[in-house]
Amino acid sequence: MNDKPSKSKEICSGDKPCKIEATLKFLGNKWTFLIIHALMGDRKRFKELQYLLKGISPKTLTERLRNLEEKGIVHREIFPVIPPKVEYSLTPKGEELKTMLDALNAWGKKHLD
Amino acid sequence: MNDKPSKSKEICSGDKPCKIEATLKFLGNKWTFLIIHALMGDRKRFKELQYLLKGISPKTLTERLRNLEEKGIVHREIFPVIPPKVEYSLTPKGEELKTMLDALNAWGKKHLD
DNA sequence: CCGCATCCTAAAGGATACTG
DNA sequence: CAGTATCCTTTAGGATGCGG
Repeated sequence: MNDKPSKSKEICSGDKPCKIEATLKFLGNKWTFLIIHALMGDRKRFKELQYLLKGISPKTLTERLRNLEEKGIVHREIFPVIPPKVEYSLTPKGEELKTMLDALNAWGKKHLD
Repeated sequence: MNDKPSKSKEICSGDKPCKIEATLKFLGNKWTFLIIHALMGDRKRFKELQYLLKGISPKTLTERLRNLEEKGIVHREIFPVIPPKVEYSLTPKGEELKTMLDALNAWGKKHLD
């Protein structure tokens, strides 16, 4: 009789389960969003990313990039030339995070400094 | 002569500086977004939050809430009764993060599991 | 140029017991 | 109930040097 007793364990009310926690867990650390952001629009080389993300260490950058690659958000293309050349770009799945980054940016523009 | 030489240090092209980095720094850790999310819609008591954010330790919860309060995102109201009662709610500034959380949720629903 | 290996630090967060 | 206090574990991330 519709007595589903307010399972307040669920934060999101709605038909589908809330994915916020899962999503944050999926890509939620300091650099991840920034890397995705840096790749919005055009592909970039390792060195460029290192430059754009001022101060990120190569170790961390590699780590994050590999992680994002595994998850199908970033595509890595290797050019077998000397000196080595590798380009990173977003997959469609990655591009779709733009909405969210825009929202974040909009909020920041309105409320920060 | 319009020779502003592609200051590719800036990731965001646009009139205003990009606020993504600043915003993430402002509220970027694991629990912050989840707490804000939990407060969307209605005010909640400490215990409720602890329950909704399964497994968060009281220390961490207090820490995060105080931090969000300082930043004007969360409002804390104390009822001088026994036993103690404290309610947390979002300020308008906090509510405006809904757009971003929705985008995050939408992405998750589409791409996760 | 790309990026791995190694070592190291800082900071977030967890567990638990206790107080007003 | 709403925290505070204490201690401890984990992990993100930095620095740097070497290798393909």
